Amino acid sequence: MVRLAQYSHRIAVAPGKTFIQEGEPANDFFIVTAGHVKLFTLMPDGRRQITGFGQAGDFLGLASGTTYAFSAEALGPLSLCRFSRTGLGALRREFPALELRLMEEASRELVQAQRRMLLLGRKTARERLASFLLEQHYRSPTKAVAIHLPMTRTGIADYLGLTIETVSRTMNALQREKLITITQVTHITLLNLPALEILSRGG
Amino acid sequence: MVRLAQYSHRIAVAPGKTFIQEGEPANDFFIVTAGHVKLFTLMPDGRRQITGFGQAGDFLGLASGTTYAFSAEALGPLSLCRFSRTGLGALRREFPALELRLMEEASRELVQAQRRMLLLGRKTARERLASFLLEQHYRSPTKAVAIHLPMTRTGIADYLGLTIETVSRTMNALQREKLITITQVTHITLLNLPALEILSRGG
DNA sequence: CGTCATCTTGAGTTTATTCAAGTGGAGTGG
DNA sequence: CCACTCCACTTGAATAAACTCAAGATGACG
Repeated sequence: MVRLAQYSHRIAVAPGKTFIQEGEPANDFFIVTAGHVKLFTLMPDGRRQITGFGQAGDFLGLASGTTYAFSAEALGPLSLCRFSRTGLGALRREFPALELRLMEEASRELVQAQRRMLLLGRKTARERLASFLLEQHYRSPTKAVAIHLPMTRTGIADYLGLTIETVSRTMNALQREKLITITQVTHITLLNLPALEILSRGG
Repeated sequence: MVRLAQYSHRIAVAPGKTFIQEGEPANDFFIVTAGHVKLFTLMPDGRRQITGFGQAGDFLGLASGTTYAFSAEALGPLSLCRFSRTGLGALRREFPALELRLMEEASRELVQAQRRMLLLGRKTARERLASFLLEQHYRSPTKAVAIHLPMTRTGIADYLGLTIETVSRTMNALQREKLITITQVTHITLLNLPALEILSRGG
């Protein structure tokens, strides 16, 4: 892995900074080394769809042709490893294992994209929230039932295809039903994992 | 390409047949050679989300780990080329160009998945229908404004995250507004491509 | 020509949205 | 240390978009 350094640069990104702009030439490829990012697309009137949240270890920029198909913004302090796309070809020849790893990552993301189509196309607000909380739980390094949400209610809404009001109401409804506890706005404890799982699958 | 034959089998699938079942071991990988397929996932209560339609040249089974993440059904008479997943590794070693081709296809699908998240999460029924019709137009071999839909209204509804009634009403509304003509149920002519494009983008 | 499945249309309902106040908590300055 | 401010979040009431339920119409096929 020593030789990797010649192809990559470590960069720090300020909170809130949009470091990938939809439609711009896709020259680089990134790996998140610390922090959280949101990937999103915008409509002319401002409607926003967050297509994914990335955290340490995630690849950004796989899904592009010649221009980026999405924008990316740092949710907090962020560290990235940047690779030039032109260099990626050379990298692949030098590290054949990377080829396989890239393919695995693409397949994983494709499966996740299909799950999200089901969520966005067919699930109710309650089911979306339950699915979201379980996903955050599953992705947390500790797998503890106490989870921290790095994004705001607006972020959750734009991820789940809802409004912030619906997210807020539904979260509080889940708390009233003793499925979760909202310790702070960004700190949720999952009280009943099996019930949340049943809810997230739609019964 | 001569040697490819030793890894693949051509198979014919009857209309309506489900030839990939979600959750079953992902032993095979397919390429559509003729006809149309729908890829979908189901919820326990029967809610269905079609994640994509495939036609000649499309790859099926990219997005899987050890088990298939979706089901696939033939929309009409269908021809496939089947590859064993275990053999795919050998194939890749023998045909390095395949590696790149596979990666390109995965990237293309990922970009399309992001577009569909925006559609399912943020677009209105009218915008979804316009996007759908333009996609069918774009994917047709001839690129003619007269398009043929290989799927039923139920298929369109399950693809767009709507009900058949909403699809029917919206299609007829678009016809009343002179954006399309419904020659037959499955034959649509796009009368005003620029207007449809503006509509599909949301203004 | 009849049958069945698919599609269309209408009326009423539901879910989530919109619009409009309020509430709360973190950071700032007096 | 306490108001003040701002932003995010919550809550309520009214609205709208799409859904559900229920007939009909259409059309493909035997």
